[in-house]
Amino acid sequence: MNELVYVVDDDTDLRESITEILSEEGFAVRSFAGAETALAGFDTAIPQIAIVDYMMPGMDGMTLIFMIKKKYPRLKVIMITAFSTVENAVAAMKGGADDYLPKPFKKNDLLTAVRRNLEEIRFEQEIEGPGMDEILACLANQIRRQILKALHTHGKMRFMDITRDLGATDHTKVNFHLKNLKIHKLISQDRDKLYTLSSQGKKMIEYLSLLSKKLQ
Amino acid sequence: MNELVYVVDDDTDLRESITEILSEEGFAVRSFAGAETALAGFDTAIPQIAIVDYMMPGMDGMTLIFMIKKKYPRLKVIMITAFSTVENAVAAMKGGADDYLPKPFKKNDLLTAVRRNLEEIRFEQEIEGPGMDEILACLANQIRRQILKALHTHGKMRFMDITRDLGATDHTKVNFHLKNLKIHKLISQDRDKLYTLSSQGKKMIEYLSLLSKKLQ
DNA sequence: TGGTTTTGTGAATTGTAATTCACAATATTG
DNA sequence: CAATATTGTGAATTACAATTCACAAAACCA
Repeated sequence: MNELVYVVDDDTDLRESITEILSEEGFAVRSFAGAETALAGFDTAIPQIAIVDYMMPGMDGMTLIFMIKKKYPRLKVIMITAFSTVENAVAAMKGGADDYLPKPFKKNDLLTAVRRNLEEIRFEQEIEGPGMDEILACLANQIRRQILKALHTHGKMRFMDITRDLGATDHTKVNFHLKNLKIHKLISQDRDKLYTLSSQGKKMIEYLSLLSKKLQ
Repeated sequence: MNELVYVVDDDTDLRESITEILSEEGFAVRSFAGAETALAGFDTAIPQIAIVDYMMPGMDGMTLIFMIKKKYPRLKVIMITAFSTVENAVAAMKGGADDYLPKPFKKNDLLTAVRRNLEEIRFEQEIEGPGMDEILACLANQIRRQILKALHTHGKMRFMDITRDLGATDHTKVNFHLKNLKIHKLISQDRDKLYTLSSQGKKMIEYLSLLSKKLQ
């Protein structure tokens, strides 16, 4: 369950040193002496982060990055290189590297870079996550928020109680939104047909309040 | 600008005592000896909270509540009564009271009740507020969230940089969403046409991250 | 039991958001 | 300067959300 990091460098000593540093910190590490074997590795396990040397015999680092990123765009690549110049760094970043570390680097520089990129991955997953769309779309509707609020204040409620509480004229309209909320698991219905907020729904209503406070 | 509280009770001493307690705490207070005069008061100023005695000569407290709530459903009513029983309390709440305070009550009981109901009002306004719809609808879209994220990580960005960052094939599509974000003031554009997160946008992105963590 | 309220479904319609397309003004660059 | 990339606009289309309508099973009640 640990984060998996690939290390791709033809320098065996450096490779082992990096592996040791990362392993110590609890990362799972697989190291490869060349781009080709690294690519082959993707068939068995896909890492969150790849640390790739710029210059390698055979396929070079930039080409490897290109191939990795094409298939796994969310994966973060840290490029390491002995011949570090501004232009080179810029080129690497343009070519798909997410970070850039000139050799030699300190243990801490490496760890910082790895952690920063892992954090970045988490962040991206969070705000891009597939569930987000639906949940937010579900909430982007006043009636549904009103339903949540009513359930929040009154606890368990029956269908028609909710309908009346909202002052809705058409019960099927309310039903539509109730169904929607149910699908997204923000509310639930027990055997007696009583509606209640789910734990997610409770959280949502807290955060809605938080949100509007933030937006003042 | 202070919160306005109505006190409706035929007992002059109690009325004055309540008025004093609330005034000390910074609330604006208007007191009425009867339901009829209280209703007349609504023509000049509408309170956030009404403290209503159960038993009064002329129109009784429950009837007053009914009439107030019919016209101002968001207004909170605290019922106070000397003849307090469970049934009575339940009936009062069913009849539209939002809170119920047996006489005699301590200064603190009163203040707590008032504050709790004010908090409730704020909460309701927050999650029903008109701006909420738009903001949430704006956020209920992956592309727009991706744009926010990109701006968050890269700071100022040009139009085509954003487009490429998202891997979008159609730049007009991105433009559409940029415009949308601009309208809702989550991003802004400076003289050099560079896009940046607005302060609201920054808050939003923090909030989104927070939200998704909580929804795990 | 028979009428009424509650709770619900599914199809048709309306309304709104999102996408695509055709086009263009404004930088930027060689 | 000419060519190209950038940054846009507005209309047409498409996709999807929301509402309304007609209908009905189940529960409730007198």
